Amino acid sequence: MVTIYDIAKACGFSPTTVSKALNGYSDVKEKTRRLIKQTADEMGYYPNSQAKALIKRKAWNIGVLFQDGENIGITHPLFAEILESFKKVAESHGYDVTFISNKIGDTRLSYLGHCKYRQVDGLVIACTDFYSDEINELLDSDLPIIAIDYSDERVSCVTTDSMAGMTLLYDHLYDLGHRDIVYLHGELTYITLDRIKALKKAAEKRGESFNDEQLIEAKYYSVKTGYSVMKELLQRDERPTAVMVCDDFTALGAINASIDSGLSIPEDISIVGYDGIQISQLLRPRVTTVKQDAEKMGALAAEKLVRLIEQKDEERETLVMLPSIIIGDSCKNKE
Amino acid sequence: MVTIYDIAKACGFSPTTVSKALNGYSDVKEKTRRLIKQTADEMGYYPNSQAKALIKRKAWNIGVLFQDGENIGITHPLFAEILESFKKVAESHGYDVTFISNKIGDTRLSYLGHCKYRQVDGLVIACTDFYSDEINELLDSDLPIIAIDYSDERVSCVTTDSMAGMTLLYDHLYDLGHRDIVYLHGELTYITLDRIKALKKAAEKRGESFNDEQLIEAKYYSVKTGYSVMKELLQRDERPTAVMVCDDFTALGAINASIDSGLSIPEDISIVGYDGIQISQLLRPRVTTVKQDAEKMGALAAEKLVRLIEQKDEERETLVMLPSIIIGDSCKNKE
DNA sequence: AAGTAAATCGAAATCGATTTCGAAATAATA
DNA sequence: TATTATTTCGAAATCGATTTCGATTTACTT
Repeated sequence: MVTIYDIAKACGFSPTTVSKALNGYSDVKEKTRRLIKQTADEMGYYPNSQAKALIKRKAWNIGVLFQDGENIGITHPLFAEILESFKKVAESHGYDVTFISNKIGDTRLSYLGHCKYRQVDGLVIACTDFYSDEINELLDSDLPIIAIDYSDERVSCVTTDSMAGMTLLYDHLYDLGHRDIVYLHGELTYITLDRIKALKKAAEKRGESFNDEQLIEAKYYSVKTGYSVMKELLQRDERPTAVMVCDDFTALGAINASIDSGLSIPEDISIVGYDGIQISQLLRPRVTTVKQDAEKMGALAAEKLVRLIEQKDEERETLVMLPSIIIGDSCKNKE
Repeated sequence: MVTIYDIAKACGFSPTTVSKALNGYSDVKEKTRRLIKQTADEMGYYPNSQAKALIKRKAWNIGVLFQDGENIGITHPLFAEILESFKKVAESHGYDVTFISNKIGDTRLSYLGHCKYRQVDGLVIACTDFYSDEINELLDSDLPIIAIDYSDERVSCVTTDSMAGMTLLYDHLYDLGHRDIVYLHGELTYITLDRIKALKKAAEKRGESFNDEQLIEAKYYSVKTGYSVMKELLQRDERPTAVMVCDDFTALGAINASIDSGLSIPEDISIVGYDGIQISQLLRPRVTTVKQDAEKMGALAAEKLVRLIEQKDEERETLVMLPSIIIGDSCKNKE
């Protein structure tokens, strides 16, 4: 491994001068700077990020914490889209991205412990469940944090307006004539409760009501659960004319269950999803859904987090994005 | 930030003893060890990975390099499945996982430069194109590396047997009576050439031949390209009875193109994919495809890489996995 | 030529750990 | 009790950088 000491020896200057030359200090003669830079290149020198981080107290590293109910991690389509975009922007600002787990080797470590150990400069959290002690420990810490799809007074957040999203979908179904609607919601997390509340309000605005009997619990990003819950629903004496599902993946399960039950979509039953992940528009029928702009969410999250890290007076903020509706082929007028 | 110096001061021992107590050295009295551990807990101490890495010359960090033609990164379904599994196993061995890009801030940095800078202990590479100078620089370096879906004398690899995979698919179509088959292959990378060669052999074994006119270039994991290439193909005077596609995603494009052209699958044309990603079995029609066991590939890759890092006499090795065929609903007997 | 200002360089301290080796304290033995 | 062996501890060097501040050299003025 080539260090500044090696370079110093090779060209007869002190390590101090080498460091200064490579970091653009003004008190280095242009000629020596050239010499030092050249020999550094020739010797294949790369600064050691550890040594740098130790003295500068900055690791140029951002942690990522993903935790979903189904434990699918990075294969979660929405999270993956957000992370990919987040990563690109973070990298353009000079930060690397490292996954944060709650163990290191065989010993369990809290998430906060892991962050402190790895000395990440900031953290992005995307969880389906924000209510665990470990997450709260993070939210209470002074680590710069940006949370995805959540809202909390303690940290900055990037989220999509539930009211807008649920209203877009409900109104669409309402305008198609549907009154008998069921919502297959996800695990009862913050965001789920928020969406249910929004849904009820959206119904009220149209002079309807959305009752608890119209709610059925499914799981986020679980095709399997979407399938089984929908199967059960279809065995009832009276089936709804339209079904809203918590996300596009689970909606796919519901669609498959309908097809396997001999129904065709949208002729026999209308189904809408949520999130607008890429695959949702590649399926047949194309799912009618609400698009969360994952790319923009990831980019905004990264920009905000970088500001939180680099500017000490940057304040916490909840960035609420407005969703848009994607009209697919999974809904039809109720005749 | 709490350091061993703080702990030392707090309980009247030297930093040396604190370090030893926390690291299980035998020359520390049991009573002092307890005292030190307790105050470390109370003060919320976490070791600083940078300082540790600097002196121990080991970062407990593994780099991930993803590079695909479409630049979809982490949203690549197969890569995501492999990485998720890789990550879990790597973490269980105590390693964190960090993405490696080729820039740090606004200055471009070679991949190898980035690895040296971040001092990763090893690297996992999944690329569609292994032929760039930067990748070769990595393969020639002495960094422990595991490559996914590639084969190279310089590094260890985890790959799936192309011959077996292509034969499974070809034989399946052959047995269904198909003779007029087209292969929509991916970009002409190592693995693509390998598969084409395998396909030709598979045909020969059945007394047939697979000619270059039966090959059409598409792109990996590009639904769009699959769609457009298939559209073009269907405008020919005579369309094939079966189409093999380089992956399940691109196959989805081909399926959609067929449907939009008024064909139904598998009645009018049979289509097979490759990889067996999860979504492929959730679509209707379910795609007939060859399954690369992504979870196992990721796990094996991690285990091998950890061994390469930790055992100096561990030798390079190419782990070839046997694929299996998944019979879906996208193929039918040629009448 | 002398004095001042500016440019150029390097010694040493520092970041937070680990590890060697010697010193001191305690225990074991003669 | 004196001697030896064993525990227990800590001073100091080290990893690879950065940064302060003083020293030296060079350039500029009069």
